[in-house]
Amino acid sequence: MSKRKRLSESLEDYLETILDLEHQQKVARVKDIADKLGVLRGTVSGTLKTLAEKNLIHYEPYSFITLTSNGARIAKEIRRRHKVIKDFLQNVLLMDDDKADENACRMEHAMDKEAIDRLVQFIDYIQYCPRTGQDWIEAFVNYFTRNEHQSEDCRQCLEDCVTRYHESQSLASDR
Amino acid sequence: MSKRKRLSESLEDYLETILDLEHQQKVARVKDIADKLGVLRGTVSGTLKTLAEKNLIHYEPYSFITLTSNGARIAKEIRRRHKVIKDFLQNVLLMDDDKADENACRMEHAMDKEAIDRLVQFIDYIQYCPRTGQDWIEAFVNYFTRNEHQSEDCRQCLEDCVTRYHESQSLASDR
DNA sequence: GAATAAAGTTTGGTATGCCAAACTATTTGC
DNA sequence: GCAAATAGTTTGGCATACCAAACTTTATTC
Repeated sequence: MSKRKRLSESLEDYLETILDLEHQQKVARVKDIADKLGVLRGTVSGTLKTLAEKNLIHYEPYSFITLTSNGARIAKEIRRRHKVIKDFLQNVLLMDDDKADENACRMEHAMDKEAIDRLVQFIDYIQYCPRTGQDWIEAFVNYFTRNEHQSEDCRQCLEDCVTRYHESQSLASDR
Repeated sequence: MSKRKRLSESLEDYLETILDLEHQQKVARVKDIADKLGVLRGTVSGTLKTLAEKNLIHYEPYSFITLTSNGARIAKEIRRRHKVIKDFLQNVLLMDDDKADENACRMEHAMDKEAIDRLVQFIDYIQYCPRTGQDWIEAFVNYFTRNEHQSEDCRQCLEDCVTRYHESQSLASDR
């Protein structure tokens, strides 16, 4: 059905931006796309023709711009990648919001579906596994802010982890 | 000192390839670079001039090619990124060697130093923290190959983890 | 040490993706 | 409703990064 050929990073960015604008304000305009992507309006006009030729957007000169179903499918996949990567960088690696977003913007074009799917599962695993969970992630900050590490803290941390697990198990069996 | 401007992905790939060839066979030749990068020799000749202008390689027509100290510094940083990312994809996310390498080849140009540094620390943290470690990573495979999950397994897994921790602590205090 | 092969270079061409600026269409504000 | 402002388009040009093919230099082999 849809063309196999991988899109360039640039075209992927255009699709992602158009999807954003559709949701934000119902319709994507050349000026808004240009502003979001930091390029001139003339550049956008040219690129929109390319996207229309590839049947990724509906576009007539001076008309509003909307994604085709195929364009929307791709745009949503890129957006999903962006979200997954940013979530990992921000909430697991504990990077700043801005830095996480900048890196995600580039990484979203570099990681394939398999890598993203595996990353999703890994983030789930951290949350789900009784040995890790949110408090384990939060303790990561201790690891890279301090140089030395207290083994007494580790003993306590592990004990708390076990306690919480037993509590959650008895809660589950109460129902 | 060295130019601030970020290199293109292509130029980064050339530097990385030249570093590889220097180690593999002492000297990088146009043909070898072309073969490794999958481009024609003519393309390589042109790009080498660009790299020489940027003082990243030593290059005279028909001569052998070597990295300058600045070129080597950059090439090693790219190689480091590649290794870190591949290690994460292969040994934490448990992807195939080939798939991990393909993704790492692209991601190495997308992640900045801060993201890589944080990823290194995170991988260390997994290995170092008594709640995780190698067996925890290995158990991840159970998470994405099965659909359902046995909570009895989790109880046992957590117990084993605690036992191992106490063993390692008493070993440490024996010394 | 010439003929041949292999490696390296050069030139002209293509595609992408951008800018600058002239131009056209549409929207707005009076 | 018309002038001015805004939005959109078109054209020509630039930089990157590649290929194809003619060409030159270096290496190999007899």
